[in-house]
Amino acid sequence: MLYRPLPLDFYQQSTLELSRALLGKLLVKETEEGVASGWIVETEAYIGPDDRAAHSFGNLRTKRTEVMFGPPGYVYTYVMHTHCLVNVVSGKKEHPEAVLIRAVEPYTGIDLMYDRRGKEKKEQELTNGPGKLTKALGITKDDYGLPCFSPPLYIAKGKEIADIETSVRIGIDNSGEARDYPWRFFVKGNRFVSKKR
DNA sequence: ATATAGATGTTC
DNA sequence: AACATCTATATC
Repeated sequence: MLYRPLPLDFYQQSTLELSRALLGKLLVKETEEGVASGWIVETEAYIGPDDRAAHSFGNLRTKRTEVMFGPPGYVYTYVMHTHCLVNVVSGKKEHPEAVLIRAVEPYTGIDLMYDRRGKEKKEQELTNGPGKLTKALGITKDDYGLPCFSPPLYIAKGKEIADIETSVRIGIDNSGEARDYPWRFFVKGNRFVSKKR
């Protein structure tokens, strides 16, 4: 284990607070190919059951959303159009909330990230989107339900972030009033933050 | 720089 | 059928 995972109590804060607190932290994935990690620079809060954009809206409890109903600090992965997206479960047990990690800044294992994403890419194309970073770090749907406190997938201490920007979330235009909630957080000026579509 | 189409897997 | 996306191509 290369880095020291953050303890359980880090995850015991409100989902909006956690979304901000995760900025600057180090997301680490260890595989047989090696270790890859990146600084988290963009997150989004999903606060079911009242958030139309959340998979757990209306307390919808299925095989897919089950992990969100458990305690905080576990990994919620799911597949979106061939891409895997990664979330950290937040909120108390039986409160289905999560934080989507939308972008990271590559730190260790950058060669490995190029191998996985394609050698000809610009560095910022490696991890500047939720589907891109999972591929770069080697995160898959098989990581569903893993704890964030121990290898192979965990979050470690990072740097202090001076300026946090807020905006509406991306890619949820069909979610009624929830579309306008300012629940996207990102590091101001960081070039690995995802672009609008 | 923006805009659009098409590919694609899983869920309900 | 819907979707918390990405890539390639076209055009300014």
